[in-house]
Amino acid sequence: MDNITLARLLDETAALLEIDAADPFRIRSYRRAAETVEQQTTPLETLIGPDGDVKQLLAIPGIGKGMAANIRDLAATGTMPLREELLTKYRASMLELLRLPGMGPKTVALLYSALQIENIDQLEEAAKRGDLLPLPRMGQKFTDKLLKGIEDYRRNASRFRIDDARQHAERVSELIRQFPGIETITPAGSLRRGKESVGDLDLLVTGPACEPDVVAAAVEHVATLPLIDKLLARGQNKVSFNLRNGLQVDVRLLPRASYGAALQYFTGSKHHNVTLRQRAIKRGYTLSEYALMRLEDNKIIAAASEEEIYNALELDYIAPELRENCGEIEAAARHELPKLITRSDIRGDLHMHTTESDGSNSIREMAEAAIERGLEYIAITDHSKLLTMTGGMDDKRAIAHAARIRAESNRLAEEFAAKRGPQWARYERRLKAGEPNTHEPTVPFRILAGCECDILLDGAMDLENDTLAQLDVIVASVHSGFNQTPEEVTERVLRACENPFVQILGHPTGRKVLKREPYKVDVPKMLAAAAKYGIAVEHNSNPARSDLSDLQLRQAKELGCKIIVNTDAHAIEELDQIDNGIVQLRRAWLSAADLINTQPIDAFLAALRPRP
DNA sequence: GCCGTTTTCGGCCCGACTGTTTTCAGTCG
Repeated sequence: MDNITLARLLDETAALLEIDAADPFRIRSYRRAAETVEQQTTPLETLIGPDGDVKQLLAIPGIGKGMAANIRDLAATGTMPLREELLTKYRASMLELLRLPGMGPKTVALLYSALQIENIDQLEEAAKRGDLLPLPRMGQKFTDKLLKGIEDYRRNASRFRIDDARQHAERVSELIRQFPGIETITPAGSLRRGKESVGDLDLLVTGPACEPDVVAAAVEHVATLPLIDKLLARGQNKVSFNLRNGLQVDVRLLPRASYGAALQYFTGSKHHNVTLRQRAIKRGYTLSEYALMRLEDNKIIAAASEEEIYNALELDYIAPELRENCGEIEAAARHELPKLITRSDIRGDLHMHTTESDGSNSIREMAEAAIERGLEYIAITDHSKLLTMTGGMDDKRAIAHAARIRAESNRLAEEFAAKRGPQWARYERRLKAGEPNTHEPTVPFRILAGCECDILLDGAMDLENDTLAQLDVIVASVHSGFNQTPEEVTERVLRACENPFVQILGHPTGRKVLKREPYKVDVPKMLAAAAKYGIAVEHNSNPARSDLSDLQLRQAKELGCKIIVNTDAHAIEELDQIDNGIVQLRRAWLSAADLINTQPIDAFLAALRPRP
């Protein structure tokens, strides 16, 4: 049983305990265990087998003797005594009821005991008949809201991709900012933490118009924004609404003095905050969205900035991407947080397309755009012939294209030597603008001649080895079209790793972030093979295509993989998507040293798998 | 059920909003 399934069963048990009105702290321990189990990079079932190391299991925070026994039972039998016991009292289908808005464990339990409601269909019927009305706190308004919630749930239990959510956040922010006296609008929540999908949008707004005595007017402005589809709630300083696409937006208007506390609070994650507040209490403080206060006299210790709050709790500042209660608080206390990777650490992008296949720009345009963004080298990797719909190259074209790429690279080198061309132009522009950290360029920009080759059924590439030998860098990718099962795709990639020309494994997961059922290729197996053969693994920054999750990135690092972050850009502006990729790398606690395209080109080329 | 440089027992996070209420329980983030 894999960790994800283990975590799901523990979490379900927690939900059943909630419906059963069990000890809330016992429930919390099941929830906590579920979360930590999900975050583990090694399969826990290997720790409990005959030659497993139970000590390692008990070393995981939140897992004690009882939980270890539960995990052992789950792995061995697929269930555990407590879960079975609860399932004789309640139905598994009731867990789905908890996902409806406004439905919590108490309500689910009440509906079951009063009306024997076990699932969403029965709930809908009962609500339509008006059976809910006699129950406490369930009037017409509650019933209407519930029916709407059921409808929404059936339509799409929707989450939004981070790049889409960011765009919506900007649109809404622009309109809010039109109100005079609003200075700062920051997206908080999972968007700020960089999760690859977000359920709703949290916008924190501050400025003179948000001070308590005048905030009502600004709230009115927000509550009447033209893009609101449905107003959900409206409080003294909070407005919630839906956009037409179903995305829920929560806007909070906050006084400047407590903005840091609010930002900290609403960025979450929930579990990070819980642990942080426990730490506050141990030190005689209490932490809320308004301030860190001393308990004995309510004196405000810190409130205006997040840094103050973390420092007052004797912690280094914790980047939002790390705030998942996965050991970051302990690491911050020991001053052992990693120096996370930033965009300026990236020196090369080894996966992009031009008009030669399905890209929109020329070799020169891609190179100039990369130079503009501070890169030192790129690889042009157009598609090979298997992907006919992209205009993929056959052997002859691939070789001719490589010659053009090298010619362009040489031209840039000549321009560089003559102190003209895009590298010097950028330098002079930055110098003139007084940009900090502006240095004279020292090495000519390099364009490597590459190809994004397809892996055939037998693991060979769809171009001849003679052709591959004439290119600088080979990205090997699996594209669909063979109608294979995930297991077969995994096998195909493993065979491809044995091909000595393969240097970079392109978008290895085939995963689409919002697909409900993840594509079940065996990623750890692929990563292990890549590590064994010295093949670099690409983290693809384009969230619309596929990439490695933060958990898989941690696995890649632990397995000793060479990791590369690429954009897979099909147009110059897509080079900026590197930011999406970097956020996931940061969430995986990776530093510049964990990647190879953070190195200067010579070191990078030396780190690639040697050519036969 | 977990956890411990104050503890192996007694703790375990905070506040706002909603609906149906005359003081609050439940849900949510």
